[in-house]
Amino acid sequence: MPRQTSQKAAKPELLATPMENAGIIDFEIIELLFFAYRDFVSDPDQILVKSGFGRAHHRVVHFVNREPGMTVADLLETLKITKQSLARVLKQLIDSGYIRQVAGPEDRRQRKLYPTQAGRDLALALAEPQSRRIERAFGGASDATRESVKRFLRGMQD
Amino acid sequence: MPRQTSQKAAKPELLATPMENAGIIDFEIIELLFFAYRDFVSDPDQILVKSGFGRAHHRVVHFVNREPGMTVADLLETLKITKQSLARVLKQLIDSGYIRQVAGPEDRRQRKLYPTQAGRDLALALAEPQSRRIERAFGGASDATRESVKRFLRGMQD
DNA sequence: AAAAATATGTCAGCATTATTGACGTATTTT
DNA sequence: AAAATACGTCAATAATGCTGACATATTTTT
Repeated sequence: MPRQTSQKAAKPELLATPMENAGIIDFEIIELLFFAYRDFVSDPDQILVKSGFGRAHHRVVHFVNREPGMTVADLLETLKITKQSLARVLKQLIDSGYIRQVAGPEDRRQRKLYPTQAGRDLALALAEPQSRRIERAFGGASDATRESVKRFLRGMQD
Repeated sequence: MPRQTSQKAAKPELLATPMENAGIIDFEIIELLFFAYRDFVSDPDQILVKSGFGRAHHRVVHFVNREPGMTVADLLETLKITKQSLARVLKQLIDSGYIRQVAGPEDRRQRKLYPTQAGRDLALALAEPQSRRIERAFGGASDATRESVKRFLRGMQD
């Protein structure tokens, strides 16, 4: 008596049934998050190839614009990457004139980061299609619904 | 008369004000998505380093488990990566005994992909902490709220 | 049956983003 | 004066992605 009811059973331990864990694990949301994020970053990615930048540059230019005067340490903490990973992209953004460094007025060891006008423009251009996508995803949802989504996303963080 | 009201104005075009676009662009959700996804993938990442695999392996083993019998072409369409990018990780997963290939019964050019028991176990182990995180993020939300979140995430896709 | 199309595998080379660990300099704190 | 901190930099490496070309087996079209 075969242990598998499949038609072939060529190799004994092949699983032909979808993983569906009886509702214990929420595969649906796991996949929705994957697809949502995959397409969410695809918009800026397309813009960035034209400037020769990548996703890492996007993140840096975004957060520096959101919080001008943040330090290199702040940025490392926000992005959760290593100093060396940041160094390259930050240098390129500085060399290209999108970001400038200013020695901290109180602690001169710090390098406070500020966007130039070009940096601001770039950050806005990258955020625009993402924002349109978000608006489309809400599709006229109520403020309460929007709050629910935000609460969920906040809860996903460590 | 200086064009900027900042204290230093060392370099004229430094922007010291946070990018806040008067509500035209939804920076908050943009950032929430970044942070949520960053932490969402960190759980499986930690597990994967032990097996010597990475995020790409996770995606492959996940989708093959969710839809056993899917072809290589299906997987490329789902992941939206190139054949060569997939080839490496898929080969490693096959060599390590997590996934097996079976020639398509109707179209023998196809390679249908199936998880082994080890592959199923791995996919479940990776999904578990993500599922727990999702449950925590919902924090006892109603079914209606859960549906709103799903609708939002679905709407984020192309 | 021959030609074209398809599904997959593979080769070679390259880019981006990430890692670790070490070390140097300037500056601040102890 | 010594220790700690913030930052920059060097060297080496890994994971994941890309392009373009080409080979094989198989199926579909002509």
